[in-house]
Amino acid sequence: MEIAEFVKENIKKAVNDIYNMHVDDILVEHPDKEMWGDFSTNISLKISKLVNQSPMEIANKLCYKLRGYELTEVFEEVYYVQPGFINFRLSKEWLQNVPLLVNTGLNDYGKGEIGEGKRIALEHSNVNPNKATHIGHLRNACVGQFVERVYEFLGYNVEVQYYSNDLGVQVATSMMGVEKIKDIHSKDYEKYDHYAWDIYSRMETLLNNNADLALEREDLLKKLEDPNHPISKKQKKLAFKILVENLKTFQDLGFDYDVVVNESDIVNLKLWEKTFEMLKNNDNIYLAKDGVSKGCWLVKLSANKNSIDKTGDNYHEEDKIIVRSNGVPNYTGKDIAYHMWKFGLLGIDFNYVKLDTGTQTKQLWITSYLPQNVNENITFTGVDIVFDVIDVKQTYAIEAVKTSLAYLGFKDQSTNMKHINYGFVYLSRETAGELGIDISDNKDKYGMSGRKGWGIKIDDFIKMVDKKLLDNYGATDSLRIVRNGAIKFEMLKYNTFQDLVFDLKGSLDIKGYSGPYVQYTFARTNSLLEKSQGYLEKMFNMNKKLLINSNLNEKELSLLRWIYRFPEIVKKSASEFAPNALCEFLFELCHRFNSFYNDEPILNAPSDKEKFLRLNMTKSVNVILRNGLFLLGIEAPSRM
RNA sequence: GCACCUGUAGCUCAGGGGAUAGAGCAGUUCCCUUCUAAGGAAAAGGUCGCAGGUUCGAUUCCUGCCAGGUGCGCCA
Repeated sequence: MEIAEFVKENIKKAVNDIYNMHVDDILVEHPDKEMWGDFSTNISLKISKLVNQSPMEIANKLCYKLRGYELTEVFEEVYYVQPGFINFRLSKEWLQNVPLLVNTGLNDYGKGEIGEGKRIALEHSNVNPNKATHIGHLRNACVGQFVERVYEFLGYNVEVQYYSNDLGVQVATSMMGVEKIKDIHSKDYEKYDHYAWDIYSRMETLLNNNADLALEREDLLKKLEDPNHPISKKQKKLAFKILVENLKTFQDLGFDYDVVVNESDIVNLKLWEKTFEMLKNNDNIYLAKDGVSKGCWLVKLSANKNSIDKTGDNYHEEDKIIVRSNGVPNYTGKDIAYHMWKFGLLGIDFNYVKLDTGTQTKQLWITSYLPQNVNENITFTGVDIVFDVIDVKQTYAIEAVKTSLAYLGFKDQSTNMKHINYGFVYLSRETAGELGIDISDNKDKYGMSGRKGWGIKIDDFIKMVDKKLLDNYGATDSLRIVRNGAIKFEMLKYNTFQDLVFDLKGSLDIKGYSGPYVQYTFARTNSLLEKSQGYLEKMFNMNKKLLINSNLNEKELSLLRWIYRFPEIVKKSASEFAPNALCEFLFELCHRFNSFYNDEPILNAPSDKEKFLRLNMTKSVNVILRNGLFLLGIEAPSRM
């Protein structure tokens, strides 16, 4: 049992013993200050009115009772203070045992089994295959990889899906651009997707100024719905070429996927048709007979909303369109079909082909509508849980998908579908200016836009970070590892749900609260352990009782008080989809270790007792940092 | 119009019904003949947007304002 739960159970028992009363919502937390112990509860303040006694009086009685229970092995002190908090201080022996347990469990510290092998389909990255990836996509991928790893760590079976929209307007635009814009050439670009980046924004500009071209694109989009049309094959080829380039960028940063799902295959394999048959027969999905959405199919969402403005230009349809009046489903429509497939509700599966980009570490598959000769029994349908890492702006569209599943009677699936929304990535005013974006309107942040060609390509950002590291520290073996650590930590250290204002200068200023700081601390622990020449292993068979140190100093205690919290932080960051909580924990751990390292000799500790304890703590920090960084998608360099 | 998000130190952000509101950066000081200075230590920096309400207690919850952002497209 986790220690906080253990405390709660005991408080429950004490309250019951004294007041003959059941309390369920007991708050047990780590107090802000160490002088208030390791755990504290406000229970006396909470029940004061109920039992008609002063909080201090209650706290006094509870403490007396608690001290009579078998808490003493864990806590050396249970006491209360004004205005009635009860504080628990962990015993030094218990604290010292944690590193021993960490090091006995080898590299599994923090792992859990709560997932029970349940399958999760995790969708992230999802770049439209018509241009280069930019730092907005980067945030998506970083959050996605964190979720992948932390849920795997807790015993789930996570399958990472990369949804490739190879049918949309964007790809059609890029294809028109490739045909029509002849003064720039792919061979002049380092990567094909960089060429496509320029083509796309140039073509958008052309389309905005020419109505005929816009009509041409409409026509093209219709043709693309037919997989057998020659133009369709051509587009698929272009989208694939760009997809592979995008994947190379992601894989340079260590992102891996299990399967790429092509939007075109959702249409070609009639996943949509089958879904639409079910939707059509549902009362909550209807065909608009008149109004602005005449001829479209819509999902009712109005039940949740209060009112709408139906006047003039401000008219907004509150229900969500899923099929256009020309009969073609839009993104949301296809997304419903996609999710029906994820949960295995259609009885149809894709065919799969191996996709070798040359840089993935695990086997990658891509869907196909054509039958394949694959020996392996591979499938990605029929999962228990669905996580979608999609930006906050799409909350409404995803609600429509969730609601549709519920309308069709798939209530559990609807509940088990979680939108992991993350805030949009903006460019700071300064950075936008450097990219040549017009900043005369004096805003403090600027949205990126593929259509306008505004944004920082991930590949370019990687190069800038590399250069910065090279300038500062010279060429080292760990350059790529440190660069990836810097980039990913930067993307994950902020609250995921909030917008992020990306400033190039700031993000290249790598010090303090950063990935390399954590990596550096890891390298430090590694160096110490190497120099200890197996001291821990030699001492490990000794009677631990003889090695218990009763005079722990402040720095040792401070570090020990952080080491035991790792498992609870892992669970918290997973359940709240909060990588930043883990980032902060690791940073604080490093800070405590570095402070300890600065003040106390480890290898030259004055006694065996101290050396054993200090090296054990060093080893624990080493394990936690490696595991913690891994969850963030970051490698721990043995040397820096 | 309706809905959602945000407002905390000069800047970027944590936190969150309680006990003295925390970091990093920038700026001011110290510490490498000593286990990796990509480090450590010290001082300084705040009416937690404003006004009410609920509460023993509000920066945190509720309401109303003010300011910024986003969504409600036959785009994805």
